[in-house]
Amino acid sequence: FSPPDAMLLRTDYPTQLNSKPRHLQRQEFFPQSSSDITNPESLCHGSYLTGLLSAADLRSLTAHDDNFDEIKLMSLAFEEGFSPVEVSQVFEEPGSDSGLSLNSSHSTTSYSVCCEDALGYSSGVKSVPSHGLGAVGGHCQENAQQSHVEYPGDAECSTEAMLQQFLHNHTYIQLPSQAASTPEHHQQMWMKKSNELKDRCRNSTATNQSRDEYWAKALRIPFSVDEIVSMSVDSFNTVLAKNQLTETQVSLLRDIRRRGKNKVAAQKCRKRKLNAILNLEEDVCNLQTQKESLKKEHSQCSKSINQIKQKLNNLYRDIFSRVRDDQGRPVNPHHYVIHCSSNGSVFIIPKHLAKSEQKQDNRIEQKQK
DNA sequence: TCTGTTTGTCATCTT
DNA sequence: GGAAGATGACAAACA
Repeated sequence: FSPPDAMLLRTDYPTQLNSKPRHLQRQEFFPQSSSDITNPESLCHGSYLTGLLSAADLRSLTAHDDNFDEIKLMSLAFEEGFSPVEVSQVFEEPGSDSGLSLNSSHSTTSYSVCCEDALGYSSGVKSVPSHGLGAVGGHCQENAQQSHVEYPGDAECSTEAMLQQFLHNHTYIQLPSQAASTPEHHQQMWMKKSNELKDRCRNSTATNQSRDEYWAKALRIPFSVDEIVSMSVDSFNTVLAKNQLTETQVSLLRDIRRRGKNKVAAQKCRKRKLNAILNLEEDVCNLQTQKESLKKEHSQCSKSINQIKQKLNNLYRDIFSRVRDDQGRPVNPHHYVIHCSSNGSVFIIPKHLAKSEQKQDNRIEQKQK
C-alpha cells in the first residue's frame, strides 16, 4: 500500500490519531535487546527502527535473513546518514524489479501493513515499498522525540494502533509546525512528495543514468559504474580491500560489476546470435543460388547427353544399314552390336559374343590398373 | 489497447 | 572448485 492510501484510511479513523495520549517511550516497543531480534516480525515496529537500533545492529540483524535487502539498504542509509528522501527515492527507483540484489532471492519481499504491526514484513508480495521505507529511513532522532505514539503492547494490536504507527511513520518528516496539520494536508504532502520523487527518477533516466549508477551514487561509492565494470579483477579486488567499504557497499559493488559484465556479455551474445542468423541466411541464399546453378548445369548436361545419344543412334542405324553379312544380307541390329576394342579396332559381332568380350576387356583393364 | 522489439537481469550451464 | 563468460528465459520499457 502507499502512504496516500494510508491517509485515506486515516480519515476513516480520525479520533485515534490525535486524541490518545502519547506516553509510551520508544524503548518500550523493543523490550528485548536489538541483538536478539532475529525474526522479521520483530521488525514490524519498523517505524522505530532508527531510533532504537544502531547501524551495526541493523547490519547484524539483516545478516540473519537473506531477504532483508531493503532493510540492509535502510541500514546503510542510517549508517551513511542519508536523508529519508534519498532512501525512499532509491526504493522509488524506476524498474525496481531488481535494483540492489544482495543475493539470489530478491524482489519477493516487501513491507506492508499487517494485522499485527505497523510495518510488517511479508514475502511473496511484489510491491514497491517506497513510501513506507522512505518514512522509516527518515525517522530521525529529533522527530522521534517530538512525537510519541501510544502502543497497546506486543500481545495485542489494534487496527487503530497500526494506523497510528503507520501514520506516525509518515508524519515525522514534517517540520514541527506541520505536525498538527490536517489529514488532507498530509495527503497533499505525500502526493507532492511522490510526484517529486517520480520526477527525479524520470530525470535520472532521462539523462541516461542507469539504475546502478543511481545506486552507486546513492550509496556514495567512489567509483563510476563504468570503472567498476571495466577495471581488471586485480584492480577490483584491490578496490574492495583498500577502500574500507561497508558490507553493503561491497555487495553493491559486486552486483554492479556482475550486472555490468553480464550486460556486456548479453549484448555480445545477442550480436553473435544476430550475426549467426545473418550468416545462416546468407548461407541459405548462397546454397539456393548454387542449387539453381546446378539445376541449370544438370539440365544442360541432360540436353547434351540426349544429343549425343541421338547422334549415336543415327550413326548406329547408318552403319547397320550399310553392313552386309557373308551372304549379302543386311545385318539385324537386334542380334549384332558394334564393338570397339581397346586397340581401336571396330567389329560387328553377335551380341552374346560382345558380352563375353566385354568381360574380357574389363579384366584386362583391371590387370593394367 | 495490442503487438513486436529492445534491453537488462537472473539462473544456469560452459569454459 | 571457483571465477568469468555464454546463453535461455523472463519482464519492463518503448515504439
